[in-house]
Amino acid sequence: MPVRSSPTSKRAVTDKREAILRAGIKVFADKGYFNSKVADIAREAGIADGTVYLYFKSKDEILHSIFDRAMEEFIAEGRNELVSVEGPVAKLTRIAELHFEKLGSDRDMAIVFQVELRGSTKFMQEFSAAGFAEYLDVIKQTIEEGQISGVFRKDIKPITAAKILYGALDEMVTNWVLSDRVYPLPPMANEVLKIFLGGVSSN
Amino acid sequence: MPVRSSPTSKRAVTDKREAILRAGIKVFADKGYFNSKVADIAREAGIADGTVYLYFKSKDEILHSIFDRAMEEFIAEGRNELVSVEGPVAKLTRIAELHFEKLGSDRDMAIVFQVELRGSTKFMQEFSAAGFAEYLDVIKQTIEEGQISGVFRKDIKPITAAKILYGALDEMVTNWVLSDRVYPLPPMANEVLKIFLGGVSSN
Amino acid sequence: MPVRSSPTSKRAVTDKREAILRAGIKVFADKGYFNSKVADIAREAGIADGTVYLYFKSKDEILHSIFDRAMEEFIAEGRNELVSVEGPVAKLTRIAELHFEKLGSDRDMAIVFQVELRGSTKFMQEFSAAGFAEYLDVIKQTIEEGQISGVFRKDIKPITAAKILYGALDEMVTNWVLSDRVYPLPPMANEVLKIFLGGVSSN
Amino acid sequence: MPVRSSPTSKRAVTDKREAILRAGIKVFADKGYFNSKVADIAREAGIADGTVYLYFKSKDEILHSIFDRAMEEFIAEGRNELVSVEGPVAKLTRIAELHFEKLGSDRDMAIVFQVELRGSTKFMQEFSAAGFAEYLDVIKQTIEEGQISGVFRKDIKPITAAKILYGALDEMVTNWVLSDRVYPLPPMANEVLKIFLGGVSSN
DNA sequence: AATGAATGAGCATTCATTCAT
DNA sequence: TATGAATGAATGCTCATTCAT
Repeated sequence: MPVRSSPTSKRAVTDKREAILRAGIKVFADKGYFNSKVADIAREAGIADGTVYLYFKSKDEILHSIFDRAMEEFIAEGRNELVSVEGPVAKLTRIAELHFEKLGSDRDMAIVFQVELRGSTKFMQEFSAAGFAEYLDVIKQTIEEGQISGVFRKDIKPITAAKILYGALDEMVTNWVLSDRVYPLPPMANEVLKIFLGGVSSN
Repeated sequence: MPVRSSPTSKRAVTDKREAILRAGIKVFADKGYFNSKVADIAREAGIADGTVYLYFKSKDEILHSIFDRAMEEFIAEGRNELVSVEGPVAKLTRIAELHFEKLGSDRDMAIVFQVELRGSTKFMQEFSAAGFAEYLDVIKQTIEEGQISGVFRKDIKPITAAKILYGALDEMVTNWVLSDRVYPLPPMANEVLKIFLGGVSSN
Repeated sequence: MPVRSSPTSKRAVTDKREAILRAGIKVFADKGYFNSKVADIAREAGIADGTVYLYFKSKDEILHSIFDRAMEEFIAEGRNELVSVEGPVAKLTRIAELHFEKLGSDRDMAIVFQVELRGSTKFMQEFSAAGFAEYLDVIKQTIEEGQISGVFRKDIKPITAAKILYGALDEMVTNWVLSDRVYPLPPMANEVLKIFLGGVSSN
Repeated sequence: MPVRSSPTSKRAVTDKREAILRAGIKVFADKGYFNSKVADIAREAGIADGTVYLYFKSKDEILHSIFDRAMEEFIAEGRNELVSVEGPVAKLTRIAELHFEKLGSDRDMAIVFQVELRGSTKFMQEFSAAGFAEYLDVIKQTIEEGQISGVFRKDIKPITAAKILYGALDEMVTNWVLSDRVYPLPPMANEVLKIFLGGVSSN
């Protein structure tokens, strides 16, 4: 009997869950949530239909899990990166870069985020209430920090500015996702910031 | 039976089509496209299920028509308004105001635009290719106009700036739609422009 | 426009409901409730699968309706017959005859009653609480009537005697249903009563 | 590993089979055969799902085994008891008592017998052909014995009388099973026999 | 044009059974 | 023997669409 847990147990479970989530991202990206059949996801993951239900309670839960896992990871990574960045301008720059790097490196995931997650008011409201609000808050706080230190104008509402920046980033990703042309997303960070920072900076 | 088509006929056709579209907007806004039944729309429009198919080929076509009609109307109205507006700053201001006035005055329509129309990559690509591109183009041209006249910085790409403005406007509407709070949307135009214009203006 | 309601409306609805119920009786009798597919019933009724759901909310409701309709009809018919019968002995005789005539004239229905309706404790409890209790009560009252008039022994509990008679009748039907031999059921009434009446009569 | 099969092996096999049968009785009684999952039975028996199939070929076989074992045991016990009972009246009395004692002492088993075993014509026919016929035969022979010895009327068919007695006993059990009230079943034996014997006795 | 009853393809989910370990 | 993860066939029900009236 091996000292460490049997190779099939914990790891295998994680692997299969992972495979289903990856398959879900691909299939949802290809055909949209409502047009995707659970059987499609199972086939893509290389497992039987029923096996999906050993790891997820429903098709809906797969979509939620994709979002939850990605958002959690993204925010954790973001916070981690930002602690070593000094100053609000540099911070916003890093946020924009991370936003584009993350979504730009996984087109299917980006499609799910930009397109599928918007397909239901209900989902967006939950989304809005949870991870998204947290993300917006990080931006807002950075802007407040800049206003306090005097780098940013004080006559703008931080939450509005945060939404504007987020909206700009989001729009660039959506365009990239829907575009037929293939181009790298990260370089767009500078373009966006050039304008946004011009708009929020003092003088 | 009258020899020539009754004078009301044309009008009646338009009325019923209109009723179905209004019903579609309401139902799609309430429950989402995929969760809406054609029967729901028919009931809301006060007609029989089968009658829907005398005016639209499919459920999908209803969604498309909602978008097409609104976009067409919006762009026409916008172009019309803009001819009497002088200068790129005033024009962008008017565009932002119109964007918010239009969507802010019909919450159901706004929900369909901000949420339902995003629910399918396919739809968004068609959308992207059609009316949306035209809208973005109006903004882009106004920015170019500003660059030529020297009001706007020349070191930014007009299409990028256009996307940023559109993204910002779009995000404000999405937030408004998903928010529990009830607040007027049009006043947000100033907030957005304060920052955007600050960002694009020459020094 | 015809004076009387259009031929398709009320009558057609009744006809199709009826066809589904008849088909349900046949299919349930053949294969058992749980082994019967809704598609089987639809095919037997000569309609499309989905049509079943225009008349019944679920497969379960078909079984309930079969029972409810038959029981209602049987009890009404029984009460009606019994008013013109004088004396408890004649009444019990008529009850036994009716029991056998009714079930003996529709083997499929008898199978559903004797076999399928017993297949779930839940169903039997509802059954027990509703029509069945009423049936048992008619027997019980007749026995009480006999005790009062002195024809029946007073040292037996009417409800027990009622259950015994019902049990005997029921068992004869179950045997008939399960038997490979084909024999008429009604003549058994005399056999049962000979013994039962011998047992309950005041010597 | 011992050379000869371990002394516990045979016993262990019996124990686990036994555990599965007990679990089956409980689960089938609770939820009905078709609503019971093999996994439910396994959990109740404290074993893994797959282990069930080391002892039974299918879910169906569990139900059959429950019946076979109980019936076999009941008939053996009954025959054994009856040899020491003198006279047809005493014998029928003992049969009724045993019937009620046996089922009255194990409500779950009684539910399975009274309700679940009736849920399929197929099962009942097999049932009918096997142990049940034997049971009925014991009653029938006792009645014939009584007719020969002159205690019972000769103008009744023994098989009919046997069915009537069985039906009466069965109905009392079914009522007891479905009743909300809790009362002892064995005392009902006297009630039933008072009437039945009255009905079949000479004079 | 209008109706709404009828259609039947489509699909998420369950669960008895198998089998590699 | 025992396990329990994996399988995949099976099915009740929905709903967009059609069509006889």
